[in-house]
Amino acid sequence: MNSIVIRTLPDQLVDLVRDRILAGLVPVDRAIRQDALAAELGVSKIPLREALTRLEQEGLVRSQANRGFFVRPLSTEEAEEVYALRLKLEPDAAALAASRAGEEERQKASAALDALDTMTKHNGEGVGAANRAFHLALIRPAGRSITTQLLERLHVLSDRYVRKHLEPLGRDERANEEHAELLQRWLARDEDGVAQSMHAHVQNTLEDLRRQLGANAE
Amino acid sequence: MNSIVIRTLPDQLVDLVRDRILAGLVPVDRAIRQDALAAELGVSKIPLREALTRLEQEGLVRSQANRGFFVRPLSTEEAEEVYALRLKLEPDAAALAASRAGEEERQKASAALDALDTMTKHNGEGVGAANRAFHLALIRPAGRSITTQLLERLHVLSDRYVRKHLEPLGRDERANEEHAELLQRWLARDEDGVAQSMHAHVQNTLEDLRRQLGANAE
DNA sequence: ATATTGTTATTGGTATACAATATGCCGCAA
DNA sequence: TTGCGGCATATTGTATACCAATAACAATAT
Repeated sequence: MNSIVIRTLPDQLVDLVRDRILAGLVPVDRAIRQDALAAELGVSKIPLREALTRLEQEGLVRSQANRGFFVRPLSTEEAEEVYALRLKLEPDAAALAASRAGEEERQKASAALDALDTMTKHNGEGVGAANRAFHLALIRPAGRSITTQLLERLHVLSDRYVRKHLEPLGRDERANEEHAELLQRWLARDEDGVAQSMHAHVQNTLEDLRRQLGANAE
Repeated sequence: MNSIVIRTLPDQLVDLVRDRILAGLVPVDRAIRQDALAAELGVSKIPLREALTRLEQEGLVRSQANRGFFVRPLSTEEAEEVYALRLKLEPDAAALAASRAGEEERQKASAALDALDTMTKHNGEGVGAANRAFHLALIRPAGRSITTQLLERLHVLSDRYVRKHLEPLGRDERANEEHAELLQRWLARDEDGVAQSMHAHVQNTLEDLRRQLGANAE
């Protein structure tokens, strides 16, 4: 039903450039060369600038006047803040969504976990995106647009840390189990259980991350 | 120290257009005419579109492909969501900021309340902005940039509801007292007290709002 | 009255140009 | 050699002109 969405050029560019940044393909210390990137992508620099502006709002890049857009560096403080916010918001949002989800949304959530599982098995490129899609499918049915948009951004920011520090370690069996339990309780509309599982899941990921950040520290 | 900030054109336009929207000067059902507004403000439409894109991220306008940018309508659901998010985030953020604030930041917070008080007495145009500035002064010293940015947006959204439904009622003595108590505890670095006062303050405002929304309802 | 067609207005996007600023290089002096 | 000032260049930010696609609207026909 939502298949006839009109995607404007900046819309597509946001996704494209975001993926590149998340994949670590854009150097962090150098400014993004607008003309060059626009030419490479076959667009002019105006829609590209619009896309970069949106990515700035998402917290992935930072603009300095007359110097351009820079990919924001990763930092332990940012990681801590992102996860602190998720811990505060995501459990309740998912619990509310569980109680409100309609049949179609429940099927979408199940499908999202399936997609994530196969992605994980084949260890493809889109694990991060699939993970985000799964989490969002658990949140969106709450019908809280601001909260959903915010958590979407927080997941994008989280993704960078997970990819950099956790994914290289290989398949994470515990996360899979947590996802399965999460979905099961969500489908059972067990609100307290969902909130609890979600909190534990985010907390566990954060602790994994802390271990790696600690290990990789100077 | 931060006096040499370069404000690019979109930066200024964001503030300008935001103020107009908050003041209710932009009709909600009609698309914002870009060429006309750009001409009126003496700029071209490129920086204006960039500003509108940012306001879309702030949740003040919504863009529909090929139709343009529309001011988002107010709704009780949005108001409830905004205040629910503030209740979850603002008390802890302010408490943390109270413990971390340096001398300069403490003076800024006091000055912000003074400014708000005189604004309120003279019933000028900038009460909303002063109120936002005061709240932000209590939050920013926490040093959590994402949280700060988020609460900044939530305050902008809150402002529309307060202006529309609460300010017309005249001076709000209770809010003044709450602000004073809030600052006093904040300066005393009484973290629990700050969190408590902030929660009560936001909750009270929400309840005032609910009463008005209920009264104004169909 | 409703549907259809044609006209107009507006947006989304491109190309191009230009001023302001930043960057990097070169030569010069200590 | 090292550090500094100044010039040349590159890049961003913005304006202008223009075009295609779409939406809104008016006029017409059924």
